[in-house]
Amino acid sequence: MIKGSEASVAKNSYEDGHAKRSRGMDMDRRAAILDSAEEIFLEDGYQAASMSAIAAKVGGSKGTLYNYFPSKEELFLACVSRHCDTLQEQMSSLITDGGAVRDALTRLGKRYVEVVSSDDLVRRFRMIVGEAERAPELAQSFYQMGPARGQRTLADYIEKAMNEGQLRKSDPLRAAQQFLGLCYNWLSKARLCNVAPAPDAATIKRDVDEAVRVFMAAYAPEKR
Amino acid sequence: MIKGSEASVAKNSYEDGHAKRSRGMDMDRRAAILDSAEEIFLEDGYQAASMSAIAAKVGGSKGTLYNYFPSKEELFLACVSRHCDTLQEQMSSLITDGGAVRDALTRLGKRYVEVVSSDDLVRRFRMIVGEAERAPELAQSFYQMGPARGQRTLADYIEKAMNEGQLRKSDPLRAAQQFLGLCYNWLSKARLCNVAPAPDAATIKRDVDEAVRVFMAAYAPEKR
Amino acid sequence: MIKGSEASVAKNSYEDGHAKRSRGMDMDRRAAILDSAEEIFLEDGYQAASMSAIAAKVGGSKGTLYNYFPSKEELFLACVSRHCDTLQEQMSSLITDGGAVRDALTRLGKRYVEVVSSDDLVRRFRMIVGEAERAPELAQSFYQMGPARGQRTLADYIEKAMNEGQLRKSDPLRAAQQFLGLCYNWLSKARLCNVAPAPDAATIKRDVDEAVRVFMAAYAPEKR
Amino acid sequence: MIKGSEASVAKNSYEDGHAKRSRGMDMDRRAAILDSAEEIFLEDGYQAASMSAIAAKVGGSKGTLYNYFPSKEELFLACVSRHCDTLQEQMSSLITDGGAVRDALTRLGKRYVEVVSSDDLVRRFRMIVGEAERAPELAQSFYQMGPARGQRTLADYIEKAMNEGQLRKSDPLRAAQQFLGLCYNWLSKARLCNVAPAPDAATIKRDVDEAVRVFMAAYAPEKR
DNA sequence: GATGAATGAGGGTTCATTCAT
DNA sequence: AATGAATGAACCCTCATTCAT
Repeated sequence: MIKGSEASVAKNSYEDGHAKRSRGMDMDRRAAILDSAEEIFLEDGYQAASMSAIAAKVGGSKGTLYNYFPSKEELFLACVSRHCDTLQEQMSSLITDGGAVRDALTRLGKRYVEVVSSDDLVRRFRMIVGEAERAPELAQSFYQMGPARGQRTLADYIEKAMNEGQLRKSDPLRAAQQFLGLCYNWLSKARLCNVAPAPDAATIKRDVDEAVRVFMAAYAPEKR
Repeated sequence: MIKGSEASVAKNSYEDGHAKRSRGMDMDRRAAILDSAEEIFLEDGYQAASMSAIAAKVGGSKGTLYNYFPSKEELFLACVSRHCDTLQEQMSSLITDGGAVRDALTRLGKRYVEVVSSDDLVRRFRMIVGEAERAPELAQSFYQMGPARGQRTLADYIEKAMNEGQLRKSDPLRAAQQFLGLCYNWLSKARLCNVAPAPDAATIKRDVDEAVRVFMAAYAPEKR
Repeated sequence: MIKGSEASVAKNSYEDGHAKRSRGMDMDRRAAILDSAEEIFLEDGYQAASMSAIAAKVGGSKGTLYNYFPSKEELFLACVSRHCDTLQEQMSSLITDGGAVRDALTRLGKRYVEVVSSDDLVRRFRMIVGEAERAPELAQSFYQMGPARGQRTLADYIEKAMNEGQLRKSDPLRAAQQFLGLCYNWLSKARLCNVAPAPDAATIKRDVDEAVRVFMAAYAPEKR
Repeated sequence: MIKGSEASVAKNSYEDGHAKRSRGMDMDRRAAILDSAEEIFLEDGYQAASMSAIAAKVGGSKGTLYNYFPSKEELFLACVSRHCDTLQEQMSSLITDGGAVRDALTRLGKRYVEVVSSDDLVRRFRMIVGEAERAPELAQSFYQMGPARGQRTLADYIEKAMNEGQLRKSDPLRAAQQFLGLCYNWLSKARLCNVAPAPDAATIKRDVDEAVRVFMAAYAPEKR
């Protein structure tokens, strides 16, 4: 059970260039450990994952693991923490420049669905959700870096479009949530439950096109 | 780790009236065990839950547990299986009778959000999702009984409304998915990540009203 | 390191006939475990003793050990606790009935030296002393049951003799301490340091006779 | 567990001026290591003390420790060995010059109790005794340097006094042991068991005065 | 000579499962 | 049918020791 996790996940204290944690600071080895650990955690879940298995996958000894991370829990946190940085980048890739609103939304929606329905992210989401009851702060960090950031990015764009008269004025955050819900909601649950595979490009296109259609029906500026 | 889970979850083999009677079949005791097990599983997760803790909560011995369920895994499956029956009922409560489409959708959307954002269901969802990688069939059963069934129920209604000319003709399942996505998508993730509490009635009303507005903008029959 | 040891050692909570500790209550097995544990603890000391070694000596599994005692520490406490009961009996054997004071003191002194210089007690004393810094309450219990009780028993006798005019009036406890110091002090340290073997009867007799001689020179009632 | 300890402790092989110089021989560093090690050993006991903790306290690395001492055990032996030299000095301070026997004994007794009941010595004694079963030669060295030497010093004085007619003729070593037993016996055990604090000057004075009184009653030369 | 990362055996402890009662 | 003591494998973690830098 992951208890305190007081350490903020977002602030990746381990990768401070100058912060010499008491032990283990070979950065390549550290990354290799994180890679292996991540894989094991994703496969088995936090609880079922064993430090022995991780050490075996790294090709080192258990003792070495503990030279780099003081406990299984901290290793897990470091894994999630590292991924959160990646998440941030992925979400930044949603930013879209000008053009017609329909096109921008379509492009953005497609990118969003691609990212969040990818096998990789879905497995990570499962892992986090599975521990969310015992490790709320961890899940919260993940949420802030991922879904929340995605929404905000989109909301910012929508707000601008509203101000420019390209969309009807309304609460931009709600509009963003609605758009994303139109794009991805049902698949989200199917993916989490391991029921559906990652959608192919055609499926994504259809879903997003339909989402844009519905969204624009409600938010297109009134004709006159 | 839950491995094969070949046993179909939906088909609750233990409750067959004519099942083997050589093993523990006191149905009250069985239910009591499931109650306790469910509570422990929800609290600790599948892996961290211990048969000892469950036995202690039931007030019986570990041996007795094994008289009713051949393994921890099967006990877990039985818990989820039993809950799926409940899910079925909850989803059935979504069925709505006539009236204006807007009202019907509003009523139905509110009920849907109430159910799926309840603490109880969210915790169960977390538990299932957490094991979905190792127990895919389990998660699949859950998905079928829950989200899939909810969508179908709504799709059926929408299809009828389309046929009656109350909604523009389109793919009714997609329309249902879109509507539910409008109602609940973002909260869904926040709830799973333990970031947001269960929404109160006012919040639900606002979200659903907005969902209905957007949905009707796209699906209201064309004026003429 | 033995930390709290809040549980009073003197009060042997485990041997309550009616107190069903949650686990392991076969009293014969329990005693066998304590026997083996005691042996290992005496040989290796608390820290170096391993639960594996104890389990091996009992002929059972480590798991079984933990069915009877919740931790290594509690097992150790139980060992010491059990011994304290024995100590109490041994100290009671010091009580001496009437007769000339010289004879009584001689008998008592011999018995005292026999007991406290025995290999068995010396090894136990070493074990306790070795942990006295980390487990003060344990050592305190031992002290109360052993040395303190021996002193008090003797002091009671001396007080009576003083009141009867057989010994010069003085502080009886101090007199008792002095007498015991005369009997055994130097050997005590040699034995603790594993320098001297247990004294034979002749040695004991000589030491105690000399002790009585010196003691009586100071405490014999004044002639007149 | 300290096994052979074949290396004599009394003969401090490391401080030989001409010893191997290939290994770490910076004497200041060596002393610093011994200081830190001693502190840790006293706090945690031999077994629980960790080389890491010692290295940390020295402020150096574990590797350096092993440059100065080939193993934890040898480091421990060196600690005790070094202290034995100190012991020797302390015991030498017991030597007393002329004056009345009563006064000399009183002075000497007080000094003796002060030294052997000091927190420092008691903790060391506990540590040694705790390992005496596994490291008999170590304890033996300690005994020779400490208690045995104290006795001999006193016995020498007593013998001289006997020869001078100031004390009744008798076995001087036994007389010395008796006197020390009168001074300190009971407190010794209480201190070892962590039951009593170091005695204050007043307590020491009373105990020693009483000891002298009893001793002189038996050993004062016969009046005539 | 000093370092500290790497090792791997072993520590105490837990737990799903079995089985004699 | 119910029990709960027994098992033993596996868990996370520690630590004395080694060795390349």
